[in-house]
Order: sequence, then structure tokens, then C-alpha cells
Amino acid sequence: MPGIKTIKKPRTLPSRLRKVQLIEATITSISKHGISGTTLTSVTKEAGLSLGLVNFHFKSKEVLLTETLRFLAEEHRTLWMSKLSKSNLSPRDKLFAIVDAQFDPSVCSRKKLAVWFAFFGETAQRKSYRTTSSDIDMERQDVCADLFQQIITAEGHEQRDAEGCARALEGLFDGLWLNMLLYPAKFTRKDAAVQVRTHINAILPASST
Amino acid sequence: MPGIKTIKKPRTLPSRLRKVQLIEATITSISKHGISGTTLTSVTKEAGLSLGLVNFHFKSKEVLLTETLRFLAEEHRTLWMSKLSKSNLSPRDKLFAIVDAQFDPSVCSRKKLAVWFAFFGETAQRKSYRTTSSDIDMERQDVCADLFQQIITAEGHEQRDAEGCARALEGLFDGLWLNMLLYPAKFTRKDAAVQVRTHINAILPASST
DNA sequence: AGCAATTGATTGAAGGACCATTCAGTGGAA
DNA sequence: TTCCACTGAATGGTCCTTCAATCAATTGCT
Repeated sequence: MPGIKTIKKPRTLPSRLRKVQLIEATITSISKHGISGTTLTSVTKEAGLSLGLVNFHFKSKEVLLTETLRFLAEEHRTLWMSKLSKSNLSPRDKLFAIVDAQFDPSVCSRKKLAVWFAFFGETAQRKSYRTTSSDIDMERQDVCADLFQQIITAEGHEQRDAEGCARALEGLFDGLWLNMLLYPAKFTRKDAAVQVRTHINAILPASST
Repeated sequence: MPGIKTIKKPRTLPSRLRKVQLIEATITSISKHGISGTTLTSVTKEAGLSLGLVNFHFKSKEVLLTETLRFLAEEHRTLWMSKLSKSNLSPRDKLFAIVDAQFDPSVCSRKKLAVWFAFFGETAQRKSYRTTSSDIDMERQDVCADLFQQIITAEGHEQRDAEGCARALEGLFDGLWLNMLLYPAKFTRKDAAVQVRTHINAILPASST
């Protein structure tokens, strides 16, 4: 019986796939109702599955949330690393590639931002949230510091501190994300990206060779 | 603050004062347990009062939270406005005064930061949170834009956009706050303030008269 | 291939805990 | 005595978790 179009949705799925489905439902639920408003009922309803499934695939709600944050962090990491490795770019262009990644729709949608900051808001209490996102942030910050250093030495901006530039960039990233979340009307992804590019060019004026 | 020992604590207090006490207990509780972990029991226990009091002084838990955010926002606003009006400062020094206010211990302690971001995390869902903090942020951003404009015209940095500078500054403020919350070991208040001053001086080099 | 038996995923009701809110009653100040 | 602040038990609701039952796919056996 060669079924053509009819992608029959199987009742059961291997655990790995079901987990992803539940994580995505969790992201949607958090973006709609916040973390405190996200219940196992809201998640499973969003996924169209039954209540008990979360505790079958994840040990607890707590684990589901941790895995959701890890999922987002991995997704983010994958994105900027792939943009970075596209062809051979100059250090400055690599920096701009990271900026692009930061404000890419797939990472920086209103939905995702709401979820990121929902987790940040719980961060002070849950050490596990902090370490999960910190690992990835730090990695990127180190890469940025390295790129800044390359630009500084290559173009002769010796008065600048690469480490400080990287920290300021990281701060700008997070701060603009927050502003996009708080004032979506006043801040688009493009605005933010341009803002950061302008900042970088102000800090390190391109040598007019 | 209490110098004398014999401050007899009266059993009852005028509503205004009791409200402040409950709000402060709420801030402490949120900083310890997050918003989702903050219950009326945790708040009243923190304040050393009985469970039913919150619903007596506030209409509901929701109102308590809203008032708590408003309290923080007012506190913040009062601080930067007072620092701004201290004596007659140059535009650049006024800007620096706002920077100082942003990283003042009374506003930017780990405890307060945890609470700020707890609210930001719920912001996407609760419109009331957004407007409360937005009003005050916008006011300050306008003041900053104005100061930037004064510096730009006075010192001849015509290539800079005051509005953009103000937005970047606002972004830096929020982003550094977040970094201080996430990585308290790597980021002190002083570091952050220096970081921002450096940024401003990089954007608008002081004229070497 | 046909047919149990086994395995693993899924369901949803039930249990037990916790939470916001209510309210009848207490206490103290004016 | 009156009035307002305050107390804490009771209520009704929601939530996480557990688990016995169900279902479908796969395996093993003939």
C-alpha cells in the first residue's frame, strides 16, 4: 500500500524525536504564558499529547526546562559558528557575521526572546540555568575578543582593549535583545544590527586604505 | 539605622508603611526564590507577619507584584534624577552622573538585579509590567539623547546620531546589568561603570582643549 | 507467512501537595 | 465602645507526579 501524500502521523515516536517536540511546545508555552504560567498541562496541550508524557520522557518538569534552555543555547551556538565559518572572511567581517547571527530571526524572534529572558529571570535562583547559558556566552565572548585583538593589531588601534571591547559587545547584544523584547515597536532586528555595526565602526574606525 | 535599642515594634501600622514593608519583603523573596517561587506565605514569613495581611493591604498577589515593580522603578528614577541635579555639571558630566546612578549599589545590588530581571522575564506576558518600566526608561533615554546632542554640537561630532547614542547607551546599561547578574564573579559595579565611561569617550572623544 | 509474546510509548484518572483568597474572630488604639 | 489592623484556619482550585491500563510495533517462534 504505497501511501503517497498521506503522511500518517504515527501514534508513537522514538524518544529522541518526542523530546524535541515537547521542548518546542515548551518554548511556545513559555513565550505565551511565561515560566510561571507554563504547566505540564499547557505544554502537552500545546503538543497535542497527553499529560503524562513529559514525566515519561523527562524525569521531571525541572529537567524539561533545563533541556529546553540547553536546546536554545545549542541552537544559538550552532548558528553563529556556522555563519563564522562561511568562506574566508576578514576579522571585521567575522565580527559582523557574529552580529548578524545574534539578530537572526531564527534566534531573535519575539518568541525566542521572551523565552530567553524568562530563563534569565530565573537565573539568580537556579545555578543550572546559569551554567548552561554561561558556557556558550563565554565561548563566543572569547572568540570576539580574539577578533577584536586581530583588528586592533592589524589596523593600529593600540589604545583599545580587546577584552573590554568584547565585553561591551556582549553587553550591547543582551541589552538590545532586552529592548527589542520590551519595546518591539521601536526596535527591529535590523535596527539593532545596524546599531551594533555602527558601534563597532565607532570604536574601531575602518582604516581608509 | 536604629541607633537606640528600645524601638518597640507596634503591632499595627498605618497601611502606607505596612505596604512598604510588604513590598520590601517581596523584593527579598523574589531575589531568593524567583517570581514563580514567591508565594504569599514566603512574603509574609519574610516580613514576619501573618499570611492574610497581603490580601488586606493589597487587592491581590498580582497587585502586590505590580506595586513592587513600581516601587523599584520609582526608586531608580529618583536616584538618577537627584544625581543629575547635583550642582551645575557639564553635559558630559551629567551623562556620567547617569552612568553612576545606573550602577549605584542601591539600585544595582545583586538582589535588585535578580528582581529586575525576574520582572523582565514576565514582561512579554504582562503588559502592565512593560508599561511600568517603559515609562521610566524612556524618560531617561530622552534625557540622555538630549545630553548627547548637546555634546555633539558643542564639541563638533556631527557624524554621530544622538538618538542612536542614547539607544546604544540604554542597551549597554541593560546588557551590563544582565552580565553582572549572570557572572557576578567577572563583573563588578565599578567595572561596568568604567566600561560605559570608556564607551562614551570612545564614541565622543573629549576635545583636547 | 501467520501468530502469539514482548517491548516500549502513550493515556488519563487519582493522589498528595501547595497556593491564593476568604472570613470569622482577636487585639489594641482612639 | 468603635474602628482598623491583624491573625490563621478553612476552602476551593491548580499543579506535579505516579501508575495501572491501553495500544501499536517489533520480535521470536512455528
